[in-house]
Amino acid sequence: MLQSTRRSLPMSLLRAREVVMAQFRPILAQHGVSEQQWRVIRVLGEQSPLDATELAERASILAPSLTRIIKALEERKLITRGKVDGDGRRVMLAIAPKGQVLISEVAPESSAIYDEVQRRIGHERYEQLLDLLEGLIDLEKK
Amino acid sequence: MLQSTRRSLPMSLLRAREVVMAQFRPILAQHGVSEQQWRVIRVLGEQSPLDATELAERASILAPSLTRIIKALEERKLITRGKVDGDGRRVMLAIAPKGQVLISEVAPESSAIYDEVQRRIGHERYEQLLDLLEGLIDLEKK
DNA sequence: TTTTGATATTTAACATGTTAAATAGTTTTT
DNA sequence: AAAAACTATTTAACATGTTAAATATCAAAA
Repeated sequence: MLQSTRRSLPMSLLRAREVVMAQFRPILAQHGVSEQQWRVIRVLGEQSPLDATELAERASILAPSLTRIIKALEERKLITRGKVDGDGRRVMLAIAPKGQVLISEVAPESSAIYDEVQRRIGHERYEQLLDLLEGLIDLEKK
Repeated sequence: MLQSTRRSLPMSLLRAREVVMAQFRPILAQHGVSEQQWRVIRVLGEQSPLDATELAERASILAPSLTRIIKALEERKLITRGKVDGDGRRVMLAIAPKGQVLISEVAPESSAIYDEVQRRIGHERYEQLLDLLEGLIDLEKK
């Protein structure tokens, strides 16, 4: 039998994400970046430079989308794009000064929201949820 | 401080969903429906008719997307679309015979996948995960 | 070395997500 | 009843998701 749409895992994951992102989106909009652009910037803020494949993997963005996002962010000088010597296929991306500034502006507001969500759901349950999700994600690799 | 992108709730929710849907997508593709089209069909399979607003809510699809999806599904005669007498604004959607057939074809394969995921993650953890997600979703309403 | 095969990125085409605005119909106010 | 406010759906515009194919480059095999 089909599961009820109410207690379907993919749908619950979708809705849960929607609830969290709804808190978040207005802040990103204020700073003129989409959710996906922000993911790219954040990943590069953690580690630069990264080649496109690594970046796509870490930001959970498919290659074709990444191509477009890179173009937009590079035009705004939020990231930089360079070639790898020794491998003409690959592209190296790095956070740019303007990107660093953006991160430092968004970071406090971002943290406040995460803290609020965590507080409302409960510290322990929050960690438990992350653990369970991690377990689900790891199924892919086995 | 910014959270690590590895242990970020929105990203974990996104990745977890991706892992589950990766199992699922090939089956839907075989039957020529997208993930979102399948959600619409499934919801209408549970209850028909529904007006567009209710349907959008239950399938977690935004109104503009639903408009396009309805058009596509109606053309393929998987669903039917009718007007409400007494309120000329609203549109009523219902599952069509072809849609029922599709559901009965996809259902067993769908169940098999859910069972497999549930088995691999563990029954108890699976239920626990759904409960935690539900708790997160309910934050919206408070 | 030339061919073959594999890899990284981009392009293409179409569906959906997202926000804002338009349209049409309904309800409430005055 | 006419105007104003509200509601349901659609349209518009642009970004992203998704799959397949095209390009360009590198690596391995013959």
